[in-house]
Amino acid sequence: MSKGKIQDWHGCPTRYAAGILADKWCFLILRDALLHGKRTYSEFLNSPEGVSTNILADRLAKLEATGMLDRQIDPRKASRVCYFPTRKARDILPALLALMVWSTRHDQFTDAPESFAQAYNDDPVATVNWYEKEIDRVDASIKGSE
Amino acid sequence: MSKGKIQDWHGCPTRYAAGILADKWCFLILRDALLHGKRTYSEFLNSPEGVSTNILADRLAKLEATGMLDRQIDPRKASRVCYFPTRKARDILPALLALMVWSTRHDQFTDAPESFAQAYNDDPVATVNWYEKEIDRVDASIKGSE
DNA sequence: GTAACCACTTGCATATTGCAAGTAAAAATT
DNA sequence: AATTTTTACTTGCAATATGCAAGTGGTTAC
Repeated sequence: MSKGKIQDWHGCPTRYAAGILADKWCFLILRDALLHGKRTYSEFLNSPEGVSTNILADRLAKLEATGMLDRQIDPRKASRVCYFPTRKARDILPALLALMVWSTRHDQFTDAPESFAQAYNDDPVATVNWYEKEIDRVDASIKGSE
Repeated sequence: MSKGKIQDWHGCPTRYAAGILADKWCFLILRDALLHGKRTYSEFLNSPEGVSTNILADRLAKLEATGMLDRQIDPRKASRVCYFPTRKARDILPALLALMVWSTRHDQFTDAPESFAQAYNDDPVATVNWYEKEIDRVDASIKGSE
């Protein structure tokens, strides 16, 4: 179980988003789940930012409690756990991609190619759909072999 | 001066955004500056979330250091300080509004009217421009009377 | 049957936060 | 001119959260 209380800031839309997303580790876990196809505890743990094990467990529990991740035993291997991004989590893709466009503009050392921002600005819906399909593919490849 | 180190996570665009935005108080200060026309220390302090004075001072310093806010003595009253949102801060408006749309969809107790999400989805550029003009008006009304 | 894998939990030192009180400069009031 | 008020902070300290290292308990591979 999670140590700290879950931020439950309803009402104001910015505050509600802040309650769920304005945490460094939650933010990066969602990046890994939505953009990099990560699903298991050890995949999240191996991200280059180096989260520690207790914090990762805490944040996964929080993201599950706020309805962003769906925790399930891996059907292929019962000692493994998968955290699938929910519809609610997928729905932040437009905002997440918009933030990434912002970063490519304002971080002079950004890794993102110029083409990324251009593609998103040209057709944001198509870009979101591309990521959604990637998520579908990853999830199907896990759940399919039930 | 700020106690903690400034997060300086360049490279990955999500991580860069997280380094600046993934903090509850920074997030809410930017909301107040970009959406509610707040500029002074005491205006930010009086937000309903109730930030404490030392944290507010720390976050204002961080947002200044990361180029999000421009600290200036109020030309109308030298005992007062104004924090103006920079171009870099204004540029997160599309992402911020997209997050708010997400909140109106997923927070069942949201304060935002249905029309907000609809207006943003119909014409995001026009919505961003509307907020930009509001910011211009506030800043001009302070700087104009120099 | 044993070793390795995987998802955590626990204990403890350190860092951050929140609260209350205090300070210092400028502005308004008397 | 002296005093009070406004404004933007700073300081000290208790409570909370984080980060690290080590440990635990099922599952799976060999």
